[in-house]
Amino acid sequence: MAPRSIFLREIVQRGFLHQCTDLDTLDAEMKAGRVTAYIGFDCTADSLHVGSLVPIMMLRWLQKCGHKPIVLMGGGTTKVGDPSFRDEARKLLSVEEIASNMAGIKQVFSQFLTFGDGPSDAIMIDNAAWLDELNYMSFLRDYGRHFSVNRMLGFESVKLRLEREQPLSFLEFNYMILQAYDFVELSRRHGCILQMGGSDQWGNIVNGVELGRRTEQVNLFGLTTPLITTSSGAKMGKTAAGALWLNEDRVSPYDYWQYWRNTDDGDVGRFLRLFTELPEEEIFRLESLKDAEINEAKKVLADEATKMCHGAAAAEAAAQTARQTFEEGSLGADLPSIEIARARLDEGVPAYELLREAGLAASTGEARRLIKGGGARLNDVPISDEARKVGPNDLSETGVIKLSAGKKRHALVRVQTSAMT
RNA sequence: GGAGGGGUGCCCGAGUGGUUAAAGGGGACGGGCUGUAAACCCGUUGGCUUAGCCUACGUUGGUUCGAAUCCAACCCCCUCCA
Repeated sequence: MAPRSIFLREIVQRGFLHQCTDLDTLDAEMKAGRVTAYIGFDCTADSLHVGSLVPIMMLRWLQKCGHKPIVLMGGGTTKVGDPSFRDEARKLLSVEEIASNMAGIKQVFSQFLTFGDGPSDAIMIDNAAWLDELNYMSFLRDYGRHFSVNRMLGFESVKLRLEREQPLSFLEFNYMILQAYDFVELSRRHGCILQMGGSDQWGNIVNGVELGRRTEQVNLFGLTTPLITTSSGAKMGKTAAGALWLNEDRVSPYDYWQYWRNTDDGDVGRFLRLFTELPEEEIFRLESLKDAEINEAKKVLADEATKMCHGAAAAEAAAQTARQTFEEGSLGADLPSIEIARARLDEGVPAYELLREAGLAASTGEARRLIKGGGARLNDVPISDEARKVGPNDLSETGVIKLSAGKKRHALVRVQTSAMT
């Protein structure tokens, strides 16, 4: 039967639900009152990328529906490393790296959730708070006895490793026990009864639910989201430069906007449901647009997603730059830009050098190839001569030079405003 | 500790003395077609002061006119044995 609580109804309709340990009872709990739920995040990088956006949206919906979200930072578990569905161990991170990663991730969350002391305000907790001081002997006796190695070996999440006969260290093997313990600890400390996560976390989550029942006689719930891939089967979030990070200093709002703008046709409806908070009727209308009109839907998707991550002003600026660049053939202020010293420009700078400096090519060799292949443009005119030099004459009336690599990647070059001292 | 197998470019993977910056595939980038989509076709894919030079096949030495390819030592991984 269809869920009756607002939260579950919403996430089911939007396509967030993959598996749940006991949907009906959880539904009743959520209908009856405020539920505290958590999702754990690794501290393996100093930012989160779109892969984490689905869990983040879950927490947002949770908060929006009046429940209480907990963001659990894996300051402790990251010291161990989650082996789930990985074919080899991660390199161990130092305590310092973990701490600085955590700081970066915290910054991301402040965009998406409201933190505070109110009943449905989000809170952030670091599991190092209890994991760091576990006493090995008593932990083994109190909790270790509830885990069956036979069963742990049967989990899908470690099968990959075992089948490929890759080593699974005892350290990593402890990960699922620690995550299970986190859940129990959160239920004790904060009355948390629900753990959510990606489908790859199912095994870890179920372990927590069971550990809660065995040690505390509490009824805990687990719920997972599907792994989101693009319709062409690829994992989401790859850009020319690498992963699509949520931090502004790693991926600019403009690039973020562009990523969503370039969504595959077949993904538009699904992504609108997952990554925006637009109402169903509106999404239905947008995804029904045909042929070139679906571009309108993609713009809405880009606007909404960027707004959520970087704020309304940044989203509008990105949209405007895209409009100017792609629709009006003019220059957008938000395009990546670099500055060049007047004297250098007067002498003439090889185009390949500028392409590299503007970040449109990773090396001058790559820039040269780009020119040879006909993909490089200077002020929208293809550069035909590999040795082409760029000089003052290439400046537009407004004093900028536009460089392009392909049809989508553009950058601006400005003359340095001489810092006279 | 013993025996055997293996470490190649972003990834996978061929290559057992020269014409190998190194087959093939994937990915990525560019061009064409389009709708800043997909699919498809074509091209490119170590660096640089680019008709040349430099660096590269786990590391360090050695043999050779010449090594990713042969030898030695070392490091790391896997399998079996102890």
